[in-house]
Amino acid sequence: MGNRGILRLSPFSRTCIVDLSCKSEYALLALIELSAHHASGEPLQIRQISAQQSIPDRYLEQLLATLRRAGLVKSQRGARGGYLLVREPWKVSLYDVVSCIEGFEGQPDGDKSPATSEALVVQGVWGEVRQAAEAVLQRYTLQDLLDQRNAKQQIDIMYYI
Amino acid sequence: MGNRGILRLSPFSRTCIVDLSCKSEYALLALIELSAHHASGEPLQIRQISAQQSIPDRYLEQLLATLRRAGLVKSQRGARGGYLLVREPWKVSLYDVVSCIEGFEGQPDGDKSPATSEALVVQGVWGEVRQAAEAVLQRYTLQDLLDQRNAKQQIDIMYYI
DNA sequence: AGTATACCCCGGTTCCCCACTGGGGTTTGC
DNA sequence: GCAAACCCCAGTGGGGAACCGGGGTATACT
Repeated sequence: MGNRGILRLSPFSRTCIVDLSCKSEYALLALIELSAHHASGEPLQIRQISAQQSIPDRYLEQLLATLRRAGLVKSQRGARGGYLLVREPWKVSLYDVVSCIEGFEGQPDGDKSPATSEALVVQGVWGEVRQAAEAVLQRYTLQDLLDQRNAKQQIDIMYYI
Repeated sequence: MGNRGILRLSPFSRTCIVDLSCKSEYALLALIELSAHHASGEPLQIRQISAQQSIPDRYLEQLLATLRRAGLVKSQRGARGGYLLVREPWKVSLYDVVSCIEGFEGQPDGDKSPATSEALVVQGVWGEVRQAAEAVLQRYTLQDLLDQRNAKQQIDIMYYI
């Protein structure tokens, strides 16, 4: 999350091994907002999301453009425009979102000298690490996050009473 | 892995979500070499490891210093010096190695404005992602990598015949 | 005692990418 | 015609990754 002389939103965003980038976090936050708004059928605007989630609006614009190009959201230009989810929240896995935002690196370089057998072993294990991480992301959808968000807010309301 | 106009050692080193950094890969490769050498009780030198695994020796020196300070390896200075594992290979998990190399980020910032409930939900899920990845790393030791390396070399020998 | 070896420490470089920010064009609704 | 709101492109500053270099110190050997 943002490290540039501003308060971090997440104390966990930079820990060992598996980092949650600002991009991914902002994208998930934005999509939770879009999920909450999905039933209304009305577009949600960048400035609404950025205000609600403390995300820089111009940066969010870039992230939403990426999501739009990947078909996860669609946009409505012009006055009263904004963004909407393309699919229902329960049909969008976190893996869909994060892999879209983080992107894929290029294919193996054909002219590369062969790796040592140790390097192949390390890569094999790292493949398992990646698969384990991706399995968790594939298990959850935006709906799950929305449900957890709603449950948490319910508890907050009860504590407030 | 090294990206600077040189051939990458690993085509998988920069894929989405869970990246294997050069640091971690080099450290694991070096420790596999130290594991293979462990039974001899003799130190292994930086230039031997760097030659075998195509790792820049000055960079490897830094990584080994980190490992030494963390107590995973010990060094012998002077002529015929080098590095040795402190513990047996089957007692060193990959998690030990990678968390040492990648390090921990600082503690939560006390004066941070509280995160939104959505942010807390996202962080919760990412915690599960991290735990899943770390569980895989905790499951394997250097001995496992060495065994896989040996098995692979055995197959390569058979194919060569 | 001298010398070579090999680790130890500190500092530096280059490049890339992250996390933004800005300007202006185009579409849409009123 | 105008304001709202998305669209596209470019740019910036800082930090860190992936290195490299110089010189000090401990150790083994002759």
